[in-house]
Amino acid sequence: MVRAPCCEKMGLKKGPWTHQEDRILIDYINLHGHPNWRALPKLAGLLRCGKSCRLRWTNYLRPDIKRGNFSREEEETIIQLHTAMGNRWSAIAARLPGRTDNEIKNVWHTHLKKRVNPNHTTEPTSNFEEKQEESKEEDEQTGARSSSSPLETNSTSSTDQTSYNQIDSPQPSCTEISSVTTSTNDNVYNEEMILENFPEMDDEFWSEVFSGGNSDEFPLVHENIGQLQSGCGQESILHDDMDFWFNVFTRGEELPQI
DNA sequence: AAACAGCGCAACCGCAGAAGG
DNA sequence: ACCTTCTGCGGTTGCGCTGTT
Repeated sequence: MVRAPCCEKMGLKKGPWTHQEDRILIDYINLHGHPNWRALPKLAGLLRCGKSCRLRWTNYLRPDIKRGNFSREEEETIIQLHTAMGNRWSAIAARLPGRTDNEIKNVWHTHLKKRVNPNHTTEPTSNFEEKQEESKEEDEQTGARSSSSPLETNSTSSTDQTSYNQIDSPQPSCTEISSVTTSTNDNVYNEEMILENFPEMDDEFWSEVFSGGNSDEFPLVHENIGQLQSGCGQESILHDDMDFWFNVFTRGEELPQI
């Protein structure tokens, strides 16, 4: 089967997502859904491939994602399901509401595999296993390690996921931006926070967007914003957002360089 | 205090199947 | 029936963080 590489197009951004990109993606999907992932980044004004957008959404930005440590019950469920189904992570994830296949896969490879099949581990000593178990249990009690990131400590707990995006992006450069609170319903976020942290914006990304060179490729940025502002019933919800981004887009070049 | 090693997780890659023309 | 495009899935990698020496 002949298939063009997903991101063959030069200039598409790879690597960790910025909060701004997250924001754009969330807002776009809230408004338009995601009928066509391939077209989505262009329409939304993102320099990402559709695949990357889909992955980011399904694994991180989706409103129903439950983040934080896996409970004992969840781990047991994963073990049982894996025994029954094998590496069918998506099928397993389907039975664990709020958990993604990627997350489950990671947990399996980092914790559960060792527990289920200790011989599989490369760690030679049983002490290691004990340590793992100990630290794990400790984690469950204290919410340590995986939830010890400054981002997640800031959110309440993994289980009382408020609603939508606690955008607790793990990206190290953004760790201080942990208080972005939005919800599906009000879709309000802390604009001040964004402004405060604006210097962290990927300058290259935006300069590419605004540069004449890409104006042909992303002519829709302004246009879309305009549409969003005018064409949607819930515009009041997003109005501030859109105003803000419109300003960003239109005044981007005026922004101070850090 | 610095260097090193291991761990955890987000993101990427490539393949396969589904859908549409 | 065939071809092309899109989406979803599973495997793998890269890198930051944490603990240890």
